[in-house]
Amino acid sequence: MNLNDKQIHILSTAEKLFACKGFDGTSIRDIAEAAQVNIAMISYYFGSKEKLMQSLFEERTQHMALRYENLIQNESLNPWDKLCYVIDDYVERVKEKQRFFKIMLHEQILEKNTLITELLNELKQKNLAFMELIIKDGQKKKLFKKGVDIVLLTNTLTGIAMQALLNKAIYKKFHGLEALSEEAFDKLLKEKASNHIKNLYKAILNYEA
Amino acid sequence: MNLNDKQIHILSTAEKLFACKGFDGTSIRDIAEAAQVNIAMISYYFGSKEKLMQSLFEERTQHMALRYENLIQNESLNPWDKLCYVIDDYVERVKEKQRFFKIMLHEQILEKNTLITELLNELKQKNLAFMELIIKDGQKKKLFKKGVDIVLLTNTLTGIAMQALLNKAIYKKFHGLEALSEEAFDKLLKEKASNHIKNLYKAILNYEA
DNA sequence: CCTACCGATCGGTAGG
DNA sequence: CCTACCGATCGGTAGG
Repeated sequence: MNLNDKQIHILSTAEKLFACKGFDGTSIRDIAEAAQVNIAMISYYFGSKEKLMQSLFEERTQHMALRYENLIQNESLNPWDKLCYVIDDYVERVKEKQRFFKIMLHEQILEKNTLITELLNELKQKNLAFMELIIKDGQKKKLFKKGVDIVLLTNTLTGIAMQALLNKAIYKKFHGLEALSEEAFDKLLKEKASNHIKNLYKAILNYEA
Repeated sequence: MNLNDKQIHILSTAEKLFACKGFDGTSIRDIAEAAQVNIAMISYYFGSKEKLMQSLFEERTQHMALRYENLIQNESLNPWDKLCYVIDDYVERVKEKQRFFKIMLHEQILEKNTLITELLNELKQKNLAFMELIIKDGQKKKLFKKGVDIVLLTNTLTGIAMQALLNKAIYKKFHGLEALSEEAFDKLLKEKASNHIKNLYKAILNYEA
């Protein structure tokens, strides 16, 4: 995946449109117009609309699996510190890549594109295996209690982050935060969500700080 | 909303298609063919494809807000029992209406249909207000600790239920449950998710059973 | 990299 | 409730 500037530009334009109109609700003409390129360039650069979407997924997910390699081998952090890092990192990523996370969610619901579904499943498996490593290490070191459902634990992180993203307007209204700028609010919500999830993890793992 | 048998039939056929192909990915011809009715009947009975979707939402959500009225006034249940009821009920509803919950999620992401978005926001507000009532009652009775973020607490329930729904295949594989029938698996997952969420609520509210 | 076009399908309905 | 059709738009590309 070596993309030139124009391809990168088209991808990020398409990302915006897919996030707010959906894949089927976005035409290649919409993308071409918004990106200020000729319609034929979509096929020229990516092959088809479907392959453009696949390119977007490959581009946006390529760094995801690898970023935890270093963490796992870091001996100076205990399992709980590692969990906190993962939680902060995930919530931060959702906040920074809101558009792409919406598209991912969309693809998870429909499962229409086999290649993307497989890519997402692989990612999930890797994340689960990674989570399991940390938890088991913590259990061996008597920091965490046994008998924890790794999948539900992971769903707790991803589910709350996702709902926080989808219910931003509700959160803002409920807590009277309409005056905040978008960035300030996003930062606040990120902190709140991160802390909430850490508290839940602490409880479910019987971890005592 | 008085629907005749044919309209009910068309709605449930459309629900299936919308859930697995999305709104924009489903044509009125797809619906007409699957429901074995003439294409013109979509406009005839519902006005348009968009209004058909709105009818689906009205039909499927009309009982949602009202079902908690009785619960709130039930004096024989303490706040914790009421929370457990809400958790069980929500998870059960996600399990029973998997298709519609996918469509709801879809609409929450795109927010294209203003009427549906407003309907969903109203529902969310009501559910939040309801949750707040129970929590505050529990706090007054010294059963729950203070300083709980109601929105994040609610996101915890809806987020985990949603992720459990979207990651069924992952859960099945991770725990080696491929041999189970779909119904048996759904039931198991429902129990597991419900218990998991209750444990989290117990911890976050400092509730001692 | 663009023009000019393809066949297919879309949501919807006039008229009966 | 159905037939037969509308104009618009879709994804995609031949040919230059």
